[in-house]
Amino acid sequence: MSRQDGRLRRISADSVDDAGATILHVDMDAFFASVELLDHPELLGKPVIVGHREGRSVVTTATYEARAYGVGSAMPMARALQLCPNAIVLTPRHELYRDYSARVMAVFEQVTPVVEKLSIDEAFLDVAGARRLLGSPAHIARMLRERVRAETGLTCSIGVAATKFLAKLASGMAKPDGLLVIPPAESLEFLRPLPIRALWGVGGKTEESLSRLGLRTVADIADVPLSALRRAVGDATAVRLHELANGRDPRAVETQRIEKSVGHEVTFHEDISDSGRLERELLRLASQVGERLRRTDTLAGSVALKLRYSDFTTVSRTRRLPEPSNVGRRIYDASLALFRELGVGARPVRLIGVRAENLDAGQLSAGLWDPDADWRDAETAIDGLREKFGKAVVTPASLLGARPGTAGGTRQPGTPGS
DNA sequence: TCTGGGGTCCTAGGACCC
DNA sequence: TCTGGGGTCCTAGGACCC
Repeated sequence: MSRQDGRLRRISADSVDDAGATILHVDMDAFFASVELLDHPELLGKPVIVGHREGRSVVTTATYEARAYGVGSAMPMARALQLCPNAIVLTPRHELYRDYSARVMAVFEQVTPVVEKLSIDEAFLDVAGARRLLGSPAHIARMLRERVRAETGLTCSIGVAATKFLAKLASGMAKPDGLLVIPPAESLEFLRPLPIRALWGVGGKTEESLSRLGLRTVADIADVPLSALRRAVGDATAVRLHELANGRDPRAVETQRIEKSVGHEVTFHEDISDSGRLERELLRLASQVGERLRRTDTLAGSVALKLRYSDFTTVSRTRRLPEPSNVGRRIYDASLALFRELGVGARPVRLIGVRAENLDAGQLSAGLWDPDADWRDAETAIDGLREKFGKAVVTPASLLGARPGTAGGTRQPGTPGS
């Protein structure tokens, strides 16, 4: 294994036998915070936290200077500010991060078409086919890090290994601004001493159940009989953990993944008991979900409602739609029915969310595109405004003017769609 | 220190059918 | 009559990841 990072650039990864280690995992360093620093160079070297200062927020990203105080992702902001009172808190600008993400991903695409975007700030690359043209995986990784830096000003860490899991592990250990190659022959030697928490899919709960069995390291998992593991964590997880612990991970780098659900949720600053207020929120969320479905030309087969009460207990209810839809109004109707059936009453609600599930190829691809869909969502939005400001004030005409032209349209504005 | 918002995957239990 | 067993589908809840 060899580590190379910004401060130790003379250490070369070339001496390492990386043949067969064709999977790269690239992870941007403190991504949101680093993007913000490009825009705020005066804050370089200071503890910066990205997140909302007020309300019930958590830390989205923290610079390494802030992490030195113990601040970490997903930590409640109040706690973070207690640990690091001098931290500079910046409000997230997701659009900006998406722009940078696209630029980074474009750099990856220059190297190989086999790119799997895992999230806004990380991706897997399979460089097996790029070796002849571009050199060894370690060489490609070094080049990638330089290109990302040159084209965006951002640093990233890269893990190079024979499997996805090992590559991801390696990038994590290389952080920040580093490169770590795990030669295939050394995979097990690398893996076995690690704590079980390093295994993909082992979080706090699973760690606890496994440690009750006396299992602490990856080697323990690798060597325990599968049946014992099954009893502790269930069938699927047991098999997966056992495989990973033995260095086996046959998953290929997938260039296209299909979305399975689309949703939006909000946590209120204070718990809400007023069901009218909650229903308006539902309307807003359902409209957003519909909009996103239409943008990707996708239909929802069912709708899920999620509520979190003040005591943090969470309930969800799902309903199949009479027919697949991407119309906010239909999603709203379904989620509202679920909401009313739950009979929330006066129980204070902390979070409400709507999710579209059982997604299917949309109307455009099926040749059944409905030009009225966007119009119906304008109506949905108007309903929301009317509830807020009163019927008299908000009319379709006052907001939209004439109805958008659809050939031979017969419906009057304000009349629900078919 | 009271705990975000975007997702994915798995499991248990009930309904239903043969 | 007092009770099987397997398969499949659906739903709710929870663990996990970034």
